[in-house]
Amino acid sequence: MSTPTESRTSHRYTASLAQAIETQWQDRWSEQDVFRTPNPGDPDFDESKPRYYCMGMFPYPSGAGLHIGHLLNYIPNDIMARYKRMTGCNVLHPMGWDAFGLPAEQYAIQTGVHPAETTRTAIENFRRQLKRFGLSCDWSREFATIDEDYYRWTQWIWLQAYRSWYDHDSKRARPVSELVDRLESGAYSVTTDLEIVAAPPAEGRLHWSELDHDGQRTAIEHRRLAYLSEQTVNWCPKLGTVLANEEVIDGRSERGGHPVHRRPLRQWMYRITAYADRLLEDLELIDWPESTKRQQSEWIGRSEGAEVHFQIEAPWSGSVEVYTTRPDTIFGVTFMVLAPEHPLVDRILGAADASERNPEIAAYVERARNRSDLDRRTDSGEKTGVASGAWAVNPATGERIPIWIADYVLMEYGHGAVMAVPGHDERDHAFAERFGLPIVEVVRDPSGGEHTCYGGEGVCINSSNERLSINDHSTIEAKSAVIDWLEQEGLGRGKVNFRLRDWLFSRQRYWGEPFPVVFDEQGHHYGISDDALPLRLPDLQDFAPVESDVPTPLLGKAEDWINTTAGAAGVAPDQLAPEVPVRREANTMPGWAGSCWYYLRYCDPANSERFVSRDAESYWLGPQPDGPGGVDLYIGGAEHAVLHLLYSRFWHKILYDHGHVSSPEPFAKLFHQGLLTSFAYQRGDSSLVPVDEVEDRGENEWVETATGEAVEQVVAKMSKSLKNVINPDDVIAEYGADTCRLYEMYLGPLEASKPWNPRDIVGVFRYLQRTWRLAIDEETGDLRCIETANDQVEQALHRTIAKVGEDIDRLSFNTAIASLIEFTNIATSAGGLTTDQLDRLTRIMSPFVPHVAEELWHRLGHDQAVSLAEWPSYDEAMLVDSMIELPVQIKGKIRSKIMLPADADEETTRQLALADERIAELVAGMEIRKVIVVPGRIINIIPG
RNA sequence: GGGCCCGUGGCGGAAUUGGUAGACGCGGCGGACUUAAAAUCCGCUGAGGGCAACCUCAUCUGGGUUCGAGUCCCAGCGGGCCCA
Repeated sequence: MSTPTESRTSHRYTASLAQAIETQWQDRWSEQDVFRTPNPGDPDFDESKPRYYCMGMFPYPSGAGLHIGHLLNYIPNDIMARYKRMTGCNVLHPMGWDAFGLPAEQYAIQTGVHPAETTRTAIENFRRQLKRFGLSCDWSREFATIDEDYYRWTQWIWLQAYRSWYDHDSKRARPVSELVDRLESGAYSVTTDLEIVAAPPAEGRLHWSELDHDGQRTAIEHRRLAYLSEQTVNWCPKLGTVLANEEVIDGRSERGGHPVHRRPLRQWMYRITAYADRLLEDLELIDWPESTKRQQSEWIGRSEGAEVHFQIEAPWSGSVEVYTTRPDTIFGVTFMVLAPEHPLVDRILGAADASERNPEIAAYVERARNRSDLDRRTDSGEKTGVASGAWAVNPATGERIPIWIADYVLMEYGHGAVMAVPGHDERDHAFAERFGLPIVEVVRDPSGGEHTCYGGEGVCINSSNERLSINDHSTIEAKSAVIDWLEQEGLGRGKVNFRLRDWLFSRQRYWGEPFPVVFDEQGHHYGISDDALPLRLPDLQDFAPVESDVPTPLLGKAEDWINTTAGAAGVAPDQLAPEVPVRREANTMPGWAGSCWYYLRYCDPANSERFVSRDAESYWLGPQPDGPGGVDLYIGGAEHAVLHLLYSRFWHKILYDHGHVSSPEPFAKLFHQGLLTSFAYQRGDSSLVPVDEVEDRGENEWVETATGEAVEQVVAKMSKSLKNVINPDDVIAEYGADTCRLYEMYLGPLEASKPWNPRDIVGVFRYLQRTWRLAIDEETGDLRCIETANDQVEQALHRTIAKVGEDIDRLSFNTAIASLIEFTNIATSAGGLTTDQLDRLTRIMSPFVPHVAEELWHRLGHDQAVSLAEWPSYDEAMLVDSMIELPVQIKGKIRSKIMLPADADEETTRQLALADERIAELVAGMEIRKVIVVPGRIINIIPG
């Protein structure tokens, strides 16, 4: 028994109808494999079509479930994928899960449930939530970084680097076996420091065969792309792991904010510095936001300068190397500063004839070594330091200069030593002032400004000795003159330096990829062979971190796994006899590892022979006529501007050098979506009030419920504490997924950060209701199309088709949606659409609201999915009017508007403007100096 | 401290190359329908003035370039991001 009211609205587009439509089509798409993307070689693959590979940065499934902000990443990709499919591309639009790493492990520790289990549950939940938004992903390509089939290849790629060295002459990675060949043949030699030199043996350079086994191993270690090294690391006792420099902020862990101590540790490193110049140069090849390119380029930090040798006076011997970007100021060097970790400091402290100052130096060094780099670098307070008692010689002036030890110098930069120029470097200046060291001015500000410490470019003064004078030279000239002189005298050389450091790649955690490497009793490492992969993570029941000041990897607990033999581990018998007992590496790879190459695996996710087949890789990622190749559109947050995107580029280049991938760069076009913020409320004292403790009085007035005090509405990050987190499941329950998709895209420009306003969602919901009503009779549920097309509606439709296509191409979804809304309004006022018009409208709506579009499409009588339909064309002629309205200005102010034929020439336009009644009246009696006619745009009359 | 980005109605935003500022949506006001409400539909909605046609002001502030500036340049203020 339905009431008349109910019957009138029983076929309305309501949340429950939306939900029914959505789940029905999602099931159908899934059953019919609508979005399965064939690969080259598959029977249904059409190689004549261009490719389009678009993806979002893959999610890290957390226990908290999908965040509404995640969708800002995946909906745009889905719109592009659907649009490109309809415009004739083979579209690769995959999804997967970044699932190893600290957060999952932390969560597991808190709950006591194994990370494998919590992670799988989180993935199930994320998949369910994402699918509910109707993403047109090819789910058959889904994988997680924790899958053995996947991390097998993560380990394989690591072994590629482990077995490689970087040949700076040919600027590419090569197999270590080639390096050994060159050493054995005598083309390359080894210095007494066991550094490999690309030149034959000579004085001070040994032939390979002159080295013992350990020496050979150490020399190779100095060149491997993945190598073991004693590093001062950031050890976080609380998290039970070391952290990369980037993961430490102000002496605390980025995640959790726990204290971090510095201590030396043998760690696996990635020689990313070998690729510094290529990572910098190749930024030119790719279509990325300029700000991100700049960040990467600053992170790499290329600088040109000189390496200078400073002789040390007796009783010490030898010299100290410094790197400076200002060799032109060498005459102003009045002292030297060493990092507390500098080897000379150890020599001074360890000297037999220890002076009485040693305890003071030792105390200072001890204190400084415990401060983190970042702490030391950012410290803006008073400089600390201690005189070492040793002296050096300024090679330019020949003067004795004292050597100091101070923690503002970092071992990781240059050589852990600086030539101090207090006249022209602010930190050196502050240090000299503090300790009463001499200050000499050697550069004059060309603009005549007076400075106590001038750091800019200028003209050299007080800078000459018997063999070199750079007085009156500009900074640039002086730099090269000093470098030439240093090189002639054997005192140094010009050098390009990078800020980029090698990448610390070991973690002491459980939940990561194990390193496919073992150690013999002498501590020598051996990579395991490819066919022994994957090296499975042992099933540890007790995965709580070992909280200690001594770094202890968690996998050390898995004794049975750790202790094995070379044969069982899979070390090739020609390297180590099978029965030799070995220990596995107990460290694991960091969370970044899996995300470095996942875009490659999507191309061929089930391949058990290779990480990706050559055909699939070259089709989906190979170079394109208009670009270097790589993923055609990669959308993700700007917070990954440096780390993930730099690491990924690095791995890709290693694979490229070995011929495993065909493009030099992984991501041809990158786009950062903005942050989705939310409203919060602020008291007079700037403290924030949770949303549920505020009452809305309307008229933009809000009061805090508890106190009755007025509060101000502000935009804040969504956070649990402010209770302003939006749950996607709730939005779907209230409006459906199509409305949610549409709202997120309609909010504003994709790249902008913008607030989620619950009040506004109803706008796009009403739009969908109006559009539904345009097509469907709400009483009967039948299609209600008209017989004869209205000319204005037809023209508007052509314009909308053109506009929506253009806007999608430039990722301007908010304006595309605005034009769709406009069209529905026009069509509604004009009395409706013909079936043919509705057919086209349905197609152009489908990338945004795939479920509503699919429903209408099938009601129009189509059997195939709307996403397989062709994008409608439009008639150019329909985009222009025969008559147009032009504004007429007098002295830049609009005074009238005239109607004229669109193709009117300049003279006609001018005559028509001057003939306009209002204009004629206003300019009557005036002399007209000039009339500017911009065809189709504007007319501006300038009276004399 | 340095670099970069951004400031447009009550709100989110539009204006693609220097050419009609405020598209589209929200909110608000008024009206139609209804016993009433909801829903829907129609109209108005930057500020000020005028009966009106219209006029003046207006894109953070102040200068500048230009026939013409939200858009370009300089200085300042405010917000954000990155580096230190």
